[in-house]
Amino acid sequence: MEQDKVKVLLAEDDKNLGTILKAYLEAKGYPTTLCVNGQEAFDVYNKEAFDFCIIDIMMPVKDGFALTKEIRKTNKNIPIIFLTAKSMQEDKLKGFELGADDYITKPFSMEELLVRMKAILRRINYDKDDFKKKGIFILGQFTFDYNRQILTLKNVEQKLTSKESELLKMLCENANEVLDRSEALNKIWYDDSYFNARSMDVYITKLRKYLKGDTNVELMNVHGVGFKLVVI
Amino acid sequence: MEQDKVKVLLAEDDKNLGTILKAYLEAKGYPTTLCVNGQEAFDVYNKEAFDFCIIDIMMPVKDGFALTKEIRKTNKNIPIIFLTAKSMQEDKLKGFELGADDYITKPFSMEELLVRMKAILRRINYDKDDFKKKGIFILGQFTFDYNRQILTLKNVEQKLTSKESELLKMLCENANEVLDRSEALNKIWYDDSYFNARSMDVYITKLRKYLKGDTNVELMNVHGVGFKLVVI
DNA sequence: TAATAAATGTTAAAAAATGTTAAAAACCTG
DNA sequence: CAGGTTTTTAACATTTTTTAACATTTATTA
Repeated sequence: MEQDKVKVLLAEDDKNLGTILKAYLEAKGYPTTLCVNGQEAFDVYNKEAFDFCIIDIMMPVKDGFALTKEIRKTNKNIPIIFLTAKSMQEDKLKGFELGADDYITKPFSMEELLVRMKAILRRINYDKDDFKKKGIFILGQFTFDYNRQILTLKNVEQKLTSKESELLKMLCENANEVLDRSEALNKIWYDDSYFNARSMDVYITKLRKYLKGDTNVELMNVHGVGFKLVVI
Repeated sequence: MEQDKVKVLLAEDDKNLGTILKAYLEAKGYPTTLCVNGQEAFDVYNKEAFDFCIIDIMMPVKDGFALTKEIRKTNKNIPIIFLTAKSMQEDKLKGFELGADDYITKPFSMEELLVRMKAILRRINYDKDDFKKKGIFILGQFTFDYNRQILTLKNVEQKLTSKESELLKMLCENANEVLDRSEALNKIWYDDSYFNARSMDVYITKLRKYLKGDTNVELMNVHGVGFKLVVI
């Protein structure tokens, strides 16, 4: 989700339970829209953007399974937890077949619902975080996001070109060590030649300009060998 | 994981149940190593590479919680399902706190265990290949159905043309990696020529327009090489 | 150490690649 | 073949990379 808050669509025909759940979830920081049947839920779903569905199976007008099928037609990814009084086995299996993430039988504690939600959200975000972490380098006051090719200093973003990013990444990976000139040339320019070396020098100058906002970061030359990104 | 098979570490002191479960899981295509206590499981875990843990909580020598703590020290990502006879609430909460993905109380059906495993694996994207086979790609908030040539964002469907779909598919298949310009041209335009490259650029612009609804999806150029679909 | 060669620093211009829009051409489909 | 859709071509804008030119620093050696 783009924003920080996870917006929940709650489809539950038991108004009592529904209201309590909504209040609980909102108290926990999840804005929740309560719908009392599947049709209403589907209409709401088509109007607003949600990040999570909690769906009761037994509902009038359109039951939870039917609702889920509709949702899954256009969204294979949104997390769905089924709630149900039934603990019948086939039902459970059917729920998972439709792409549910969890299936909770009533009565359940609200705490349990919450931790199960969190477990799913953690899963969803883990790979993301992992991917992000791999591409993000902290350089003194700077943050360099290799994947987005953005160098940030005090919320000022500087877009970098591909070559600038590739070079800065290699320098970061060898921070406070010498990055061999020929190594960088071979990896980024695919050829260690005189003219490419001169091109690389031009890029070093560019990076130095970008990095001059923090005196604790310095891009030094090691004569005859390569460059060293010194970060104090 | 690198290989196709999901390798399961099963820690269960009830030998009867353990043996049956192992046999069942293996029949379903999950190579399983059975350990009868937490210590043994931890030793095995440190020797082999696993993709999934199923852990009984009540075990001699080292219980399931202690085992999980050890595993989580070095691996925050591996999916863990707890099995237990206890259905005590605090226990459940504790299990999820340790980063469990699910918590199943005995007695349970093996089918249910299996579908719950699958639900987790699907989330992790272990099922990516499965989606791919079906031609469905998840791109941040978008769902792209290659066969139907439809790109969906929050239940808004955008029909794509054949060329748009072909190109987006190749980009998806190389998500977060560089898609070589010439590769795409040869596969989609059957000829890597200047004019086709210009045509491709026009399509890149079109795709960027479609994809601008989610800021976590970005279609970047890698100068002189190709394009990269970055999905965070 | 002074002279020389080699490497690097920096800037600006040139060349190449890409971004974008709109019109033209090709392709369908009834 | 009319009318719509898709793809390509053309035109112009912008960005990225390379090359050239000249300045400065570092290393070598007579």
